[in-house]
Amino acid sequence: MDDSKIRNMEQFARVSGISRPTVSKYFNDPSSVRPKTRARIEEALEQYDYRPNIFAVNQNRRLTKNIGIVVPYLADPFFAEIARNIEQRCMQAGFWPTLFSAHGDSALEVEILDSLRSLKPAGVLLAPLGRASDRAAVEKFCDDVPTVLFDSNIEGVGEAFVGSDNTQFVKLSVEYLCRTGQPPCFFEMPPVNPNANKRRNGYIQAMEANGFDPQVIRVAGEGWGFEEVGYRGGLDVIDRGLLTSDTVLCSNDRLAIGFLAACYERGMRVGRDADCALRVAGHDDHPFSRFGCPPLTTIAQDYEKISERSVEALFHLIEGGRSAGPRIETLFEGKLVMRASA
Amino acid sequence: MDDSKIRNMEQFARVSGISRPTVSKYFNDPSSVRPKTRARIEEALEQYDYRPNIFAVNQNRRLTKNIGIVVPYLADPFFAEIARNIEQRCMQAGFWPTLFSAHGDSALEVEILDSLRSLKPAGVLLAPLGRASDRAAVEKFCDDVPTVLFDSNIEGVGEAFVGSDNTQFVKLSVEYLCRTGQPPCFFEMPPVNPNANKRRNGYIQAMEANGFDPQVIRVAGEGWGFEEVGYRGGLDVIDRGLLTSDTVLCSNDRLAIGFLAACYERGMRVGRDADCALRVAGHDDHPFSRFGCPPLTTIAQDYEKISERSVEALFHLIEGGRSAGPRIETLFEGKLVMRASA
DNA sequence: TCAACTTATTTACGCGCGTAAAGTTTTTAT
DNA sequence: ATAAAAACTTTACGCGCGTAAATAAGTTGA
Repeated sequence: MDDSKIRNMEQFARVSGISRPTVSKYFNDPSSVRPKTRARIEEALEQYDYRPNIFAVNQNRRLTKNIGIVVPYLADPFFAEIARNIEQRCMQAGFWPTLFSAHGDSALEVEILDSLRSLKPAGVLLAPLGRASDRAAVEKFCDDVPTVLFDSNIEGVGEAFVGSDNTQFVKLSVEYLCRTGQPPCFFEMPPVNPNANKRRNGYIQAMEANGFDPQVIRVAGEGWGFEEVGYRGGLDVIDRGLLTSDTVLCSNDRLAIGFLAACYERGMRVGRDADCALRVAGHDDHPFSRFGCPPLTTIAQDYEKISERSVEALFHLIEGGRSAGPRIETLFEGKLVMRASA
Repeated sequence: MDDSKIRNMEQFARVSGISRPTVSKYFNDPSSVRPKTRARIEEALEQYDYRPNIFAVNQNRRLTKNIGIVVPYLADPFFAEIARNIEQRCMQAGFWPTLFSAHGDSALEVEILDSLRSLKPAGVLLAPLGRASDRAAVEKFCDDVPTVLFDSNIEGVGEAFVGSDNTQFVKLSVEYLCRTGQPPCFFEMPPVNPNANKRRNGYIQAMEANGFDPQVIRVAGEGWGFEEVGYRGGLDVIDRGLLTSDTVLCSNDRLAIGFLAACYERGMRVGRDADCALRVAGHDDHPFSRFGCPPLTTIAQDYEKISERSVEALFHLIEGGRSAGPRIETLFEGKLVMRASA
């Protein structure tokens, strides 16, 4: 290992006995050089462990190998998980993913998109804040940079969207709950994104389709501290006797976890058993839902498929040079996960 | 806004009426040019909105303005929160933070450090995996790049360490629990890092100091799915009657949340009330601990101070050119957060 | 074996900016 | 007002690599 001497591609080309342009070609695509040549380079690579200067590379390429991943709120393990998944897929494909979180702040989201621009990314995977997003800014960004939206849709923005079929989610949960007990009321907060709206509307549809009267309970609350909102709102509706059913379907699991905490505090036992006062269900199959008290019945998002499809869509976009035709929306169905809470 | 014309600093310098070297100087430090000059540049900046090419800048600077932030497991909201905190402080100071997660995998941790090296970062804030970390690799990295360790210490590695005084944490919790009921047994899993060891040892010390017999219950389990370990281990120790006290002090909150789920499943009511079978407490004041059933009594880490001090230490290191003297370890004390669980 | 390809080499330029040196202008201090 | 100091301009080079064009060498197939 005579390393620490090689300072640039010039020197590395010399010690490997190959010309610099060919070495450069190799690093852009190892399979683009003759096997014999490739072997010589890789041999030298083991001896000297040289790596091209990433800044020089990125400066000269018209398109970098960077991929931006933007999520609205990283302290939500759902996004952490899906980001991890996406990250790994990008790395495997030889890209350089960089993760950003808007931390629930739309100004920061815009800032991130601005920074991202100067990274000249080959593409971006963006889960927008949703309602709070600066639509114009996001739209303009998507015009400049190949972008796939995921999780939360913005109509017409980005080259593709990958997410869940929220209407189906709620249909599934409503039907299950109606089949097994009292028809549920729907517990929500002011919607942060279109998903929340689709869930509420889906609830209303599904209830009517089953011949029941929909009951939407909206509690006050802002931001991304959903558990807190669910907890406070839960206490409030319980204390004021606002629950119109003994079955509560929450818009999402985080809200449900907060609601469960409220139930616990008020001594209302939750579950399917005879001695239980309430049934509670949510949507998403959040990483922590399994450890709720009781474990939360929910509709599971397909993390794997969403991340897989998002990355696929982006790669397709990158290769296809953007002319990949019309905007495609891919929605995955959820699966019922029956646990003790409902 | 005649933007979209300016393609480099040369052109921007021309339209602003200032020479390029001076403009360059401005971007490196706006206060390094005469106020009048600065005003002219900033005036042009508003009209043309030009930004220096980040790759060209980083290529030519010996030290970039990049800062790497590495955490062991981003799906843990504790790390998500502290990363957010650190990120913002770095940005405010004009640096370019990039967040990485080892996702509990030591091979990935090493990979990250390797990638980080080629980013030529001005400094790195590293929360190591702990016991699983490749000590040699981390040590070598710290030799090359100014690094501040946080959360989990590796003796002698890095220029500084910032974390919590885990011994004090446990002393606090043990004393509280002893004062208010039965002395606790200690519920832990195989330690992933030195913090876990310090907590167990701290527990033993504190119990002995109070004249009680320490009882450590270690359950099997690996990886960073602590809730799962706590849940399974909890079921196991409950079913086998291994609990030596009606008060269970968990090594950390995530473990405790899993344990609470096990208690719930076994119908053991947790809390301080007369009808409760168990008291349970944890450490960290994890973001979700407030929403446990019951809400978890715990010792709160000082997120703010840890991130503040870590960043301070790193900046001091960056400015001081590394010769900042001996390795400093800063430990912050925790505060008792009394909730319903104990 | 020899032409027709394919792949590698040589040479050269450019990317956008940091930075040094020498000369010029402006500011500060006495 | 004047000398000294500070800030700016001009000129020029280098960073490490992508990439193009012309040329040379190697490979393939009939």
